[in-house]
Amino acid sequence: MSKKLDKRAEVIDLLTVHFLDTGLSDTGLRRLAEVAGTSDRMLLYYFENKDELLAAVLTHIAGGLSASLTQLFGTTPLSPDTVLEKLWVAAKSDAFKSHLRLWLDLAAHANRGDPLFLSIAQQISTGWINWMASLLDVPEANKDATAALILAAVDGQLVLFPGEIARGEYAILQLIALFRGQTKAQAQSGAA
Amino acid sequence: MSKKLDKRAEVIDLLTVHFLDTGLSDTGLRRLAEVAGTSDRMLLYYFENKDELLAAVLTHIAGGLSASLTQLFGTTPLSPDTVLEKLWVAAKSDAFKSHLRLWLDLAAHANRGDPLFLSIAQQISTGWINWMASLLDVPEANKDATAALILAAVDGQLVLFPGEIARGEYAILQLIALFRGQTKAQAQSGAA
DNA sequence: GAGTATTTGTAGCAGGCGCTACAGTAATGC
DNA sequence: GCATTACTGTAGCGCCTGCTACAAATACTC
Repeated sequence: MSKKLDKRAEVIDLLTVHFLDTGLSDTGLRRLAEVAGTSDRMLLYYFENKDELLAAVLTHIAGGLSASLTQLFGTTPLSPDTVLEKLWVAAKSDAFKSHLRLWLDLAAHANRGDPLFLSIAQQISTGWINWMASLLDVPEANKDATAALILAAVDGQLVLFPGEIARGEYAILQLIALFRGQTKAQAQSGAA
Repeated sequence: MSKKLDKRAEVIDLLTVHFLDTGLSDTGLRRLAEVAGTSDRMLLYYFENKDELLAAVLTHIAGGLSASLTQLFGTTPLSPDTVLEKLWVAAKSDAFKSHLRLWLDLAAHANRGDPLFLSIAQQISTGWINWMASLLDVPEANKDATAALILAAVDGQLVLFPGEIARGEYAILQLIALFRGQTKAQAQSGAA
């Protein structure tokens, strides 16, 4: 029984790489088996069916992502413009870009109604918003909204500039400027 | 020869509805034929192959969208907060939501590298940015960036809240507030 | 009305899909 | 050593995919 679970975990690791590389297309059982160095027959031995396999790999990826995000940003509160600036630098990196592309795939599937992907996508989204909200140094009432705005702005670039997210840079800079302008205005009204 | 073209146009119209309803899944030739009231054999008579069919329908949809956008917004320049407010109201409507969901589908396919969808998605994106940039009453240097920011913010809600875009409302309101704050600050510095 | 060009139906190919039945091997407990 | 359990290969099911060969029907030209 333990060999099965070990193999299962190993397969999940191997498929994690593959999913980040190629997204949610190219997920035929025979293809996944090839990538994982096994057979389709075995995949359906380790996992109950294809859906369970997908769910396992995707939640594993989500876990890894939130871990690396926490590592990257720490836990001390930051201003919105700083968070966005840092997030944008990350978003342009290859490792992160893979996650974003996969997330977009997921959102697209979820949006077309697939219940499996819907629940996973929602789970990841709320996790991400909560994480960012807790990181933001803004009034409690604005935390969720600011977090959602920052995340949406970055994700939106992916939709707007398929395959070359970096081209959305000017929009991100614009939002950073808006955040800074707001901070300044608040400081002035506070000083008055 | 003319009957063929007529039929082709009719098929495009029928499939437009279907694509807006169901996105880019459910696009098997036999299924599309059923929706269009014909046979798969005939679809491949009207269109060279499936790719050409998809391209034809998608560009037709894109054309219709930009027409209805122009109708909705007119051509007189508007401030960013007004544009975003109006766009958001539209985005929540059913008709528009269908377009957004389809666009998300398209972006996801494009992001995974499919050349067909990539070129169509890019074409639609730049068209949309250009249209909005020309509509914005902001300094020339900021037009594209502001347009991209507004569009990304709305699209981002679709990614962030799959299936229930309206839940991103607070983030949109936040951005509207930022735009208004900026306008006020500019007015003040202009008055000084 | 004969002859040509356009339009359509029938049937099927080669390949992929998720999944399973069955049989065999290998390891484990007693 | 024997029995039970865990593991894995082979083969194939039924269904779907985009697409095509072939032939029949229909429309159009002269």
